[in-house]
Amino acid sequence: MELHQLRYFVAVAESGGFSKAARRCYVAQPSLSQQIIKLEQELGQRLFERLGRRIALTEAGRALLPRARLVLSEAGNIKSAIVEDVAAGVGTLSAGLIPTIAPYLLPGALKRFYAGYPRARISLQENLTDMLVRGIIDLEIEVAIMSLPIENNLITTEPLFDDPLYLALSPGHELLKMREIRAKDLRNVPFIALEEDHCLGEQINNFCYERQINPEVVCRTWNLSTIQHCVSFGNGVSLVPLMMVLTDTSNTCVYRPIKGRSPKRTVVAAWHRDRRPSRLAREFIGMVKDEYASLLERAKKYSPSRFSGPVRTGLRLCKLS
Amino acid sequence: MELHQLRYFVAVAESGGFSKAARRCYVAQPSLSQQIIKLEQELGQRLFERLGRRIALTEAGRALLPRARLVLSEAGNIKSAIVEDVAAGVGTLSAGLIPTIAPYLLPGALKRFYAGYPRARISLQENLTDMLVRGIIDLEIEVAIMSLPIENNLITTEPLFDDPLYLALSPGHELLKMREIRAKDLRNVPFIALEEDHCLGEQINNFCYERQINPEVVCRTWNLSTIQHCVSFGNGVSLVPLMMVLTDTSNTCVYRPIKGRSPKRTVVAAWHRDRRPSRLAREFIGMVKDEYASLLERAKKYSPSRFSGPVRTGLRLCKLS
DNA sequence: TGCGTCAGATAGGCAATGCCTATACTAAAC
DNA sequence: GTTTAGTATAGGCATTGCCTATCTGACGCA
Repeated sequence: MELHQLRYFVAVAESGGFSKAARRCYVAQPSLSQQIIKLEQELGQRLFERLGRRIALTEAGRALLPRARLVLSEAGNIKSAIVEDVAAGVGTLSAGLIPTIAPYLLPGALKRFYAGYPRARISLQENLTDMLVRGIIDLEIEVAIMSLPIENNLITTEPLFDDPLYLALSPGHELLKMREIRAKDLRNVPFIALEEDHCLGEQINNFCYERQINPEVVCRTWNLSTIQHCVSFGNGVSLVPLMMVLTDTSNTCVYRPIKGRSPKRTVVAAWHRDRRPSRLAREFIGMVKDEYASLLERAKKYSPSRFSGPVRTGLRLCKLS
Repeated sequence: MELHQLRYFVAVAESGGFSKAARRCYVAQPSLSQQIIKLEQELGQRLFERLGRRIALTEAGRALLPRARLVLSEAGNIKSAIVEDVAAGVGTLSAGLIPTIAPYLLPGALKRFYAGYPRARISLQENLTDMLVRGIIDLEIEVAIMSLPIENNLITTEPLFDDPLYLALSPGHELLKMREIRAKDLRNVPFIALEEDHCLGEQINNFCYERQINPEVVCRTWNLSTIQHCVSFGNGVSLVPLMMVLTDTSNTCVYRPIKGRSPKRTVVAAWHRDRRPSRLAREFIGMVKDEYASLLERAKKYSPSRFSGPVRTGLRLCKLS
C-alpha cells in the first residue's frame, strides 16, 4: 500500500469517476485505474462497483474512505507539523549538570525554561563530570553544565561565567577578626573538604597545593550541603562556590572572599564536538547563564557591602531570599 | 513523501544506524540512505546528525518520529480494519421505502437491524416508487422496499411476500351484516381512495377496473392514515393493506377480507441490476421480511378467528398490541 | 603510528514499476 | 443506429528505487 494509491482512491470516491479523478490527480486515467486495481488486490476487496460508465463504493470502499482520508491528512500535515514543533520548541532536551551546580542554578533555570517553552520537556541527569562526558559521547546527553577542566577532544565547551570560591566560616570564627583573609591564612586551619571525585573537590585541592597550603582536613564529604552544616557547627572552614553562597538562606554560616589570586571555577556548557546544540539546548544554556547573573544581581541589590565594603566581623553574606 | 521512506526513517531511529536498519528492512544500505536523504530534502530538515559511524536524531527527527509511527501504524492497520468493519457490519446502508409500507414495517425492521448491527447506520428515504427507482439508478439508494409492478430493466427485484388488501369499514357499516363480502358488493358504495401517485392507489384502481367495480369515490387522499380516519367516521369504505390492518391499534375501524379472487400487492426488495446488495442490504431485506412474518404470527396468536373463522357482524379485526 | 574493521556516502548499472499513448469495450445519450 | 463518455487492456517508455562496487572517515587494536 502506498500513499499515492490512497490519494487516487479518495479522488475517485470523491469525484465519482476514474477519469475525473485522473484529471484531478494530473495523471492519465489508465495509470490511476492500475493503481486502484493494485490496491484492491492488496486489500483483497473490491473498492468500487463498476457499473458501466459509473461507479459506486462497495462496503469495503466505504470502510476504507475515512481511514484513507485520515492517513493522507496526517501524512500531509507532517511537514508543517514538524516545522511548527521545532519553531514552537516542542521537544525533549537531554541535559546534564554536576552536583555542585545543580542545586543552585537548576531550579531557577528550569523555571525560566518552562516559562519560555511550556511545550518542551527536559530530561535531566545530575552526575559527576566523568559520567556526563560519557553521556555526551554516548549521545545520551545533548548538553551538560559543568566546570573546567574537561580534557576530552570529543567535547566542545563554551564558557558561561566564572564562579569564585568563598571561604565559609562559622559566625564566631577567629579568622573573622582579620581585615582580609588570604590563602596563607588557611594553613593549619581545620578544613572540611569535598570529595575529590567532584571536580570542585579537585579544584580546591589544586588551589591549596599551588598555594602550598596544607589544610588540616578534618572531614571529607560528598555533599556541599553537608559541608555547610559542618562549618556552621564550627568543625572547620571550607571553600564553597559563590552560587551556593548566593542561594544560602540559612544564616548559619559566614562567607568571605579570599584576597589575592582568589580561587574560582569556570562554569561551561559542554556538548559533543560533532553535534550542533539544538534550539532547546541553546536556550537552556542561556537560561543557566541568566540565572547566575540574576543571582548576582539580587545579591548586589540586597547586600552590596558583601562585594565592595570593608570586611567586618560578623558580617552575614547571605539572606538573599 | 512515501510510506516506505517513513518506514526506513523509523527503522533507522529505532535501530540507531543505517546499516542495521537496512538489514531490518531487507534492503541494501545505500538504498535506505538514499530514501532518508530524499525525505530530508522534502522536509527541508536534517533528520539525523551523522557522527562518524554513529547517528543521532535532530530536533526535526525527534518531532517526526512519533508522527511517522502514527501514520505507519494507521496505514498498516487499514487492511485488517476494513475487513473487520465489513465483518462486524460497520457501515452505512442507504435504503428506501414507499409510504404505504414504511409506517407499518420500518419501525420493527429498524429495531431488528440495530439489534443485530449496532455499529451500522442506515440512511432512509421514504418516497414514491418512481423516486426510489430514480434513486437506485442514480446509485443514491442501495436497496428499496416497494411493490410490483416495477417496469425498469435496470432494476432487479426479489419478492418478499404478498400483502392482501382488506376492506376497511366503519364499525356499524351495512356490509358487515353479510356473511362474506365480494368485490361486486362494493359497487356504488361510497369509497375513500388513495391518490394514484401511490402505487397502492393505482393497484386498487386496477383491481376495481378489472372487476368492473366503479366505486363512488367520495374522497381521494395521499395518506393511508387519513383514509383510516375517514372510514372510521363513516364517510365510506376503502381497501387497505394487511400490514396496516395488523398494526392498527386504534379500534376505530373494522376490516374484512374480500372473498373470491382477492386483491393483494406483492412486496419486493429492489436494487440496481448491476449491483450486488451488500451484506447490510441483504440483512435489512431479511429483517423487513421477518417483521411482516412476525406481524402475521402475532395476529394469528391473538385473534385467530380473523383469518379462519366465519365473518360475524361487528367483529373487530385489530387490537393486536 | 599504522593497520584492520566497520559504517555511511557515492557512483553507476539494472530492474521494477508507475505512467503514458493507443485502443478496445461498454453504457448512456442523442 | 450513431455518437459520446468512461473504463479496461496492452505495450512502450521513463522514472526511480534497489543493487553492487567503491570511497571515505572513524574507531579499535597492536
